[in-house]
Amino acid sequence: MAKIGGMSTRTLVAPAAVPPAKVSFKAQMLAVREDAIIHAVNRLLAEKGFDLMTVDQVAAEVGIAKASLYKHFPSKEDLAAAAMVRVMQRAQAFLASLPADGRPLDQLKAMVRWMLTLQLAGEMPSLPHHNSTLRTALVNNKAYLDGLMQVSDQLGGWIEKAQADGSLNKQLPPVLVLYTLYARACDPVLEFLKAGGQHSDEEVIALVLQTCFEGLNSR
Amino acid sequence: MAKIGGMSTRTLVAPAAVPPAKVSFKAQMLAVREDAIIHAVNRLLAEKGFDLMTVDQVAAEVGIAKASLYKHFPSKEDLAAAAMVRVMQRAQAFLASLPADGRPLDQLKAMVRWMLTLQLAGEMPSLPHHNSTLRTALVNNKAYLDGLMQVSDQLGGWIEKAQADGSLNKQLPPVLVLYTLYARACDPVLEFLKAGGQHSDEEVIALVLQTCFEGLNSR
DNA sequence: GTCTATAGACCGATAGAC
DNA sequence: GTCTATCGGTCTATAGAC
Repeated sequence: MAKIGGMSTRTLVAPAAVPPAKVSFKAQMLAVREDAIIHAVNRLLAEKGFDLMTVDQVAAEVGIAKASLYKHFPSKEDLAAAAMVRVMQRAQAFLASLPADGRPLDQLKAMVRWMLTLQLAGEMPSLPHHNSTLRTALVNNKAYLDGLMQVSDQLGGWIEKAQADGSLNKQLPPVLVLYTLYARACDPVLEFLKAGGQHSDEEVIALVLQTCFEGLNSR
Repeated sequence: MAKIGGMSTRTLVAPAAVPPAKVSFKAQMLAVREDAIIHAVNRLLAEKGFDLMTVDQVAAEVGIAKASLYKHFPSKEDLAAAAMVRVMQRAQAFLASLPADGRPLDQLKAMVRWMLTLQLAGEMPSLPHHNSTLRTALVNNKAYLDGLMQVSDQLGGWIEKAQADGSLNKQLPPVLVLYTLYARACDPVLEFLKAGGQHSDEEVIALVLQTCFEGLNSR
């Protein structure tokens, strides 16, 4: 929330004649550091998950003192929430970058491919679905919920269009399709397949994409 | 391994004329309590996962002192491992109960259905895939590995047969199919769909089974 | 000289172990 | 029922910018 305020201030000030150079410098320092913190949290969250990630590890990875972390974020939950918000922003940016005239099914596939790529890159935060404190923190985080909602609306629209044009199975409830796509973001198959060492990242993604949309049966 | 020995012993003794009553009684007491412990661990593991499950909760659920737990299992990891071994035994028992003359694809579907049912019943232990201590405990547990291996062999055989008879996509690496089936055991789609309250358990299972084998695309 | 941010010690609670 | 380790969170003394 403070982040959003700071960003919009800088955005508004930038095009002007740069009168208050001093305040902007300090703010930039803070923003850069917050960026580094969120990046570290994102990575650790993807590597070890929320429970096994310690605040000390975050501080060590960023290279700052733990107390300095608490100048930016009031709790471990807020750290994780900030990382989730960042991921949502990246997702929204990716969706916005897709050609608007693409076939709905292709848009959905592109989104799943993006999630799989993120996961293989070790940048998909894994939220152990059992954690009350983190869950409540996320539920109370407007920025996260708004992002999730917007992404879901976008995907939901494509799902309905794809069912209408006959490329997606009309029998399936749209919400089932949505959940099934989201589930690819934490699909353990990726990790297993990668550990096997028999396939390149690109092959792994192609295989999982295929099983997701085509299923296991032969056609 | 000790557990398997114990079970087979009891199984063998039961139909006989019960000659050694005394030693069997004490052993039965221990076995019954161990059974209750494993059942509680299994349930808690499914409900909260390994990290959020505390040994005190296990003791409370069983209704015994925490110290008594450590008479049976040397550590929290061993508790979880015992529960996993039990699940593998149940899986093996289920596989053995399937008609031997079924179509390979039907056998695979039956197994997935069993895993989905177990998960919906809150009896599928969820192993947060990020946990080194639990991972090493399982890797070093022969009973677990043996069970996992035997189940995988069984499923692997059916996969190859199903690909040979044309019911499963021949293009997919068998190991991808195996992992994809295993992944249904911890599929978050089940939980989401159930939380939506729009579908009965049986419908949820049918839907997930369909997306797994038929995919999302229309045919 | 003042003021902020940092580093690192420190505290309290929790949970595993015995 | 006690002991100890770990971890989230806080406090204080210091260094450096202005």
